[in-house]
Amino acid sequence: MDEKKLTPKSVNYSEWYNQLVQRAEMADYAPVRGCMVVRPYGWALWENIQDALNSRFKATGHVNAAFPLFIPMSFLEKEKEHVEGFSPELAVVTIGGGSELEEPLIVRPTSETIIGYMYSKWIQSYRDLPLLINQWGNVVRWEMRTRLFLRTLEFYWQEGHTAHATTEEAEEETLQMLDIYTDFARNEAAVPVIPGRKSETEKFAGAVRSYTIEAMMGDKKALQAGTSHNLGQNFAKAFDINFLDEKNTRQYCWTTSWGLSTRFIGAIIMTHGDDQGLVLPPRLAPIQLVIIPIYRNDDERELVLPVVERIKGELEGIRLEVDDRIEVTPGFKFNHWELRGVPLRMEIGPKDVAKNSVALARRDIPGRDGKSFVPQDGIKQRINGLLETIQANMLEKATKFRDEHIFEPQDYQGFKDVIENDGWCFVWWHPDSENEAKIKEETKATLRCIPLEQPGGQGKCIYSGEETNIKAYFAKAY
RNA sequence: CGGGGUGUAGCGCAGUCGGCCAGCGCGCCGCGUUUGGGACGCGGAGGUCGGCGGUUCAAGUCCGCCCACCCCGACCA
Repeated sequence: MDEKKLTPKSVNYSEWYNQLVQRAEMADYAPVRGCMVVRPYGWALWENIQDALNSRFKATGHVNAAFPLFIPMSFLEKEKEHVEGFSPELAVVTIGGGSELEEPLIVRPTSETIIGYMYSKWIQSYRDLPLLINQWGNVVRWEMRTRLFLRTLEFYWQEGHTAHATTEEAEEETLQMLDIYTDFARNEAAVPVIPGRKSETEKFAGAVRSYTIEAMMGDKKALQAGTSHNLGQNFAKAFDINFLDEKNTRQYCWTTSWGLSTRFIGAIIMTHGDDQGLVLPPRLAPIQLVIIPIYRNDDERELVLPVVERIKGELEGIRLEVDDRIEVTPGFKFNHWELRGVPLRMEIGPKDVAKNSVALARRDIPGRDGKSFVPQDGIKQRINGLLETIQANMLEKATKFRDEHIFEPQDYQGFKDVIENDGWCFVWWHPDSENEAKIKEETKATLRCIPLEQPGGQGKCIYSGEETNIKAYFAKAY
């Protein structure tokens, strides 16, 4: 067994994923089952995700705040579906400061309830609306089976919570945020997601309508990468979030919530990663460029290092690192940074100094094909251009892979064949929770989403045969 | 919570029918030679063999109980 090489994706996909996450120093297992430590490199990626989302949230009028980790148990019980959905996975605190608490506290699994409680205090008038608050934080859900980033007992996320005067406005907000997630996923992470609506069975506990962005991973399984919920007046009624409108009539608010978590890091890993390791999209990569000086002796070192320093100085604004370690060879460094998914590598050796050039290697195109020798003049422009090219190529590649594995079977047998081979099905669907459950039982596929973009026309439901004008995606999912 | 598996150095593992000083590879530390795709030599450091109990002259090895983690299911972002 070659310990230097990752287990190839084709041999064992989950083994590949687990090894990669740990070896690339994204995350590590914590002493408590199902908990993870997000390591600095993984957190740097998360910070870039945060920046990309924050700028979008703020541009659409949202502000950040922080709500408490502990929520009175009774809060959860105020919304019937919500409590049913979350009860099985709650962590409950019963002792504080050595004595039994009068009311148990739950560690938040999500914050609709406590934020709803605060909103009822803060909202009096239609003039207080809309209220558009987001928070970055951690939540706890006591899951049975966990996997680094994809499902951990504790995870980090952002959750936006908004209150509106009308149902139309709430729906508009819900869809706007879904759109922001879609844009973020495609243009920052190069993850080509499909935005759509969740079925009744798959929707958030307590929501009227749930929307999702669904992504296809390298093993062709689906991953819910972000959600946006229209909560109607469910939480407004449970927490008495009301206001006086222009006509002095008391009205319940219409609320929304939307979230995207560290799970998205898993999506990036499984969308782009290869057998060499991570492949990170330039726009989010903590390190966009690594420079590796190459020399055989002190003389060459003296020759090369000043050039490295000069070029580094010219590359302001590009997130770069110079790997000048002397204890490992260049070959080792190549593998080291490929494992970590750095989009671009620059090699500068004696030959380059002599020719006034550098060698550039693209992470998205492995091997010789991705390597080029370019002049040192105008290097910054060239690198910025290449980073953009890589970003675009990654999206294109992922989109192509996704589309090649989406099929439109015409009958249920064909449907089963596709699912058997882990492809996605895009099929006519007559919404029916019982049939949906049967499909899940018979094929393990779930209804991923009813995409916002519908092809139009009519067809017969893949399961019931009933006429319908709705098409939906089915797939095995994480 | 059901099924399967694994706990021996930081990581990956070997350790036969119970036997003498518990080993190998990688990594780590020191010195030297190397350096354009995972370098090599020499010298070192590192162990409560998951825990508790039992059998035995003798336990990493056999028996019992417990714990933890991983994989596959059911459940979920």
